[in-house]
Amino acid sequence: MSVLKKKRRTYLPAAERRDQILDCALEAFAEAGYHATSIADVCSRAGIGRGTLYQYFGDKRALLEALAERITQRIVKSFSERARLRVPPDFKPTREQALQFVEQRFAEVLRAVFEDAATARLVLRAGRGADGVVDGILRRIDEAAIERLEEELRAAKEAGVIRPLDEHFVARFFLGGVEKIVLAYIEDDRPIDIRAIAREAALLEVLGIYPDE
Amino acid sequence: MSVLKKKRRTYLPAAERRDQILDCALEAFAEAGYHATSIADVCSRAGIGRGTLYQYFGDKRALLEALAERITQRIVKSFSERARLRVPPDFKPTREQALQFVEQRFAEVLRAVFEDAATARLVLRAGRGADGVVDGILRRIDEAAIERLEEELRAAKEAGVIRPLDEHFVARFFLGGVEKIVLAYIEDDRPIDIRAIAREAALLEVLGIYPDE
Amino acid sequence: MSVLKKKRRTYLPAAERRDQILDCALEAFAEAGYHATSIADVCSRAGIGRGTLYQYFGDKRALLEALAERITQRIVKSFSERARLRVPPDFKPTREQALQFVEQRFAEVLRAVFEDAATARLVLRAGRGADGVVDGILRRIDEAAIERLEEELRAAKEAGVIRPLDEHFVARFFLGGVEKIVLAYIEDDRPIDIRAIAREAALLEVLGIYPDE
Amino acid sequence: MSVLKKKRRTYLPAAERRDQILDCALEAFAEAGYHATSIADVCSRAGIGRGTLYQYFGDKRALLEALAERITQRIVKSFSERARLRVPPDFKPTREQALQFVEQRFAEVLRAVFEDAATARLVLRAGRGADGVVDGILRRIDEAAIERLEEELRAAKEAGVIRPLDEHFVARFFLGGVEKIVLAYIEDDRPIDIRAIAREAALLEVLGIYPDE
DNA sequence: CATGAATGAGCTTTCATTCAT
DNA sequence: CATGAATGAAAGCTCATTCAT
Repeated sequence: MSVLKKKRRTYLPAAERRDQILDCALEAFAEAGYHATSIADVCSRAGIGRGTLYQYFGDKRALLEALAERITQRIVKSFSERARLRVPPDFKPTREQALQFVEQRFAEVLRAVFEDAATARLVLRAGRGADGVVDGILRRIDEAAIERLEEELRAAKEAGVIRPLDEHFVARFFLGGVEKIVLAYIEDDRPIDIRAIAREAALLEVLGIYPDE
Repeated sequence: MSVLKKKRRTYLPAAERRDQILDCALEAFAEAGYHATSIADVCSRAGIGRGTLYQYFGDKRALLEALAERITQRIVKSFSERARLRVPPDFKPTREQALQFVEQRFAEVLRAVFEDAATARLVLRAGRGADGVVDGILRRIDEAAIERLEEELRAAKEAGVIRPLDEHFVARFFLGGVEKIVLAYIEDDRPIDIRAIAREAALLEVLGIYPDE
Repeated sequence: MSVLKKKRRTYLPAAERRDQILDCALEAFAEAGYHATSIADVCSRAGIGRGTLYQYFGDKRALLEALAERITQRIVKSFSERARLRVPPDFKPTREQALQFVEQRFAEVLRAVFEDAATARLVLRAGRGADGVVDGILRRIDEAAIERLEEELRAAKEAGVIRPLDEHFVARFFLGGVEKIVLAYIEDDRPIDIRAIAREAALLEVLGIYPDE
Repeated sequence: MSVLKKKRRTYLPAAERRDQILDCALEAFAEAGYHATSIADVCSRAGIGRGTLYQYFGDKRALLEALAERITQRIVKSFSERARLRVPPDFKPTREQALQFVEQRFAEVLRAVFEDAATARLVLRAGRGADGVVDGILRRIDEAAIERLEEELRAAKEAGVIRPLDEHFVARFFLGGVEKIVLAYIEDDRPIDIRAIAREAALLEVLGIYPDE
C-alpha cells in the first residue's frame, strides 16, 4: 500500500555485508567521531537492522578495532610490497637525488595511511581517545610507519648518504610533522594533496632551514 | 549530628572553587580521557556535590572549554612576554648561533604548552575527538603556537638568516613533529624532557638530514 | 563445493525430527533453565538451522508446552497401565505389608515423573516460574500424580486399612515431600535413588514420627 | 497547564526509598515472575524514575538478592528469638501433647516464611529458576528452615519422645510437604490458612496414616 | 554557597522470530 | 524440508543534568 521507505529486506554474502558495515562505520566515525556515532547511525547508513550489525561485530568497540585492523593490514601490505632501500657502495647522491628519494618515500607512507580522507580522519582524529584498546591499535599503525621510515634512515646513514642522527627520533618527528599537515587539510575539508606535502616535507627533511652558503 | 566521616561541607570563594574544580577536571581528563571521565569523578576529586559543579560550569563541555581557555591564556601570555625576534641588519649568525636560537625558541613553546604532563595529555590526547566544539578550542592552542613560530620564521627569512621557505607549512610541520615526540613520552609515561627534545628538533630544523659537504 | 566442515544438511521424517528437537530442548532447559536457554542453543544441539525449529514449533513456549505434554502423557499412561488398588473385604494388612505397599506406590510415581534427571530438573526447577501458561501445564503433571495417590488413599480408607484423613491434603503433602527430596538430589547433582526415597517416605507416611508403644 | 499525571518529583530518605522499592519489586515479581517483570514496571509502581532505582541497586539481580536477603533476615531473626526445644528427662508426652507441639512448630516456620502471600509467591514460585545466584539465596532460606526443624527433631529423638529416624530427611520432607500445600493455596489465590495447614501437617507427621489399633 | 536524591533521554545489546533462498 | 542472514521490539543500564532542601 504505502510507498514509504519500508526498505525491503536485502540479503548479502557474509563477507560483503561485513565490508559494507565497515565502510559505513568508517564514514560515520570520520564524520562525527567514535563516541558521537551510535550503532543506529551506522546501521541506518548500511540500510540494515541493528541486530544485523551484531551478527558481524560483537560490540561497538569491535567495530572500531576491525576498522583499525583493516587499515593496519593495508599499510603493512603496502610496505612489504616495496623493496627496502639498497644503497650501492660508494654512492653519493646529489641533493636533488636525495630530495626525490625522500619525497617518494613520504608519498608512499602518506598514500598508505591516508588513502582516503575518511581513513585519515579516523586515524588522526575520530579514533583518538576513543577507548584504551583502540588507542593501542591506532598507535600500532603509527609505529608501523615509524619503523618503516626508521629502517630507511638507518640504511642511508650506514651508507653515509645522510649525516649521523637518531633515526628513531627523526622518523617519529617527521611522521608527526606530516600528520599535522594532513590534519590541517582535514580540518579545512580540503582534499589531501599528497604530492605537495611530500615535496615540502622532503625539502625540510633534507635541507633543514639553514641557508646554503 | 552524625559522627560519620561525612566530609564536612566546605565553603570557598567562588574564584578559588572554580579553579579547584578545573584542577580536578584536568587531572581526571588527563588520566582517563574526556568521555571516560564522569562529572561524578570530577566532583568527588574536588570533594564537592554534583550540584555545586553546575553552579560554576553550565555543562560538561564548558568544563573542557574552560580548561582549554586557561591553557590558551597561559600560552598567549607566555608568548607576549617575550620580545619578538629582532635581527640586526647584515647579521649573519653562525650555525651554532642559529641552532641555539632555534632550540631556545622550541623550548619556550614546549614549556608553555606542556608545562605539566596533565596538560600535555589533555591537549594531545584526552581532548582529541572529544567533541566538535572543544576540538576547535584545542586547535586554537595549536594555531597560537604555530602563529608564533611562523612570525619568527618570517622575521628570520626577511633578514636572510634562513633560506626561503613556506613559513606556515614549516611552522606547522615542526610543531607536529615536536608534538609527536611529546606524545611518545606521554604514552610511555616518561617525564617530558623538554631540553633534549628542543635540542634534537633544532638540529633537525636547522640542518635537515643531509650531510655537510 | 565447500570442503569445510559445513555439517552437511540432514533430512529426517517430520515425527523423528520433532522428537529429536524435543530431546535437545529438554537437555538444554534442564541444564540452564528455560530463560537462559536460547533457541539457538537448542538448534545447535539438534544440528539444525533456526528456521527448521520453527517449522515444528510455533514459538519458544510451544517447545516447553510440548515437553510438558510429553511428560504428562507418559505419567498418565504409566498410571493407567497399573491396576487400581483392590482391597479384599475384611483384609487387615500387617504394618510390614502396608509399608511395602506404600513404598511400591511411591516408587511407581517417582519412576514415572523422575525417570531421568533431565526431566526431573525440568519439572522441578527449570520450568518453574518460566511462563504463566507453562506453569499451568507443569501443574497438571503434579495434579495427575496427586490424583492418582488420592484415589489409592481413598480406596484404602474405605477399606479401613488406614485411619480417616483428608486424602487430597495427604496426597499433595506427600508428593511435596518427595519432590523436595528429589530436588535436593538434583541440586547436589547426585543420581536420584528412587528406591531409598520411596522406602523412607513410606516409613514416614505409614508410621509418622510417634514412637510405638 | 495540563492536569495530567506529571507526577511531581518526590524526595525520600535513602533507607525509606530503598524499602519502598523493595516492596514494589516484591509485589511485581510475585505477580508476574522475575523475568516477566521489567525494571520499568517496578519503577512505575514506586512512582520513581528508572535511574533512581539504580542508585539503590546495582542491577536487576541485586534487587532480587536484596529481597531474598530481607526474607532470610526475618526468618533467622524469628527462629533465633524462640527458645530451642528443651525436653525434661523422663518426660513422656501424650499423643495430644506431641501433636500440639508439632503443630506450633510448623505454624512458626510457616509464619516466618509465608508472612504474606507475595513473599510466599516469590520464594516458592517467582524466584525459582530466575537466576543461578538468586536460586542459591532462596535455597538458603529453605536450608535455614530445614536446619531449624532438624534440630528440634534431634532433641526430641534424643529425649526418646519420637521414634528413631533420619532427621535431615524428615525435616526436608515435611518442609516440602508444607510448601506444596502453601503453593496450592497461592495458585488458587486463596488466603493461606496457616493454622489449618499446621494442624493437618502435624497430624500427619505425628501419626502417619496407619490406623490406631 | 552547597548538596545529592531524583530524573529520563538515549544508548548498547539480546534474541525470538521471519523469510528469501 | 532446511537454512541462516536479517530483523526490531524490548530490555537493562548510564550519566549529564535538575532541583527541593
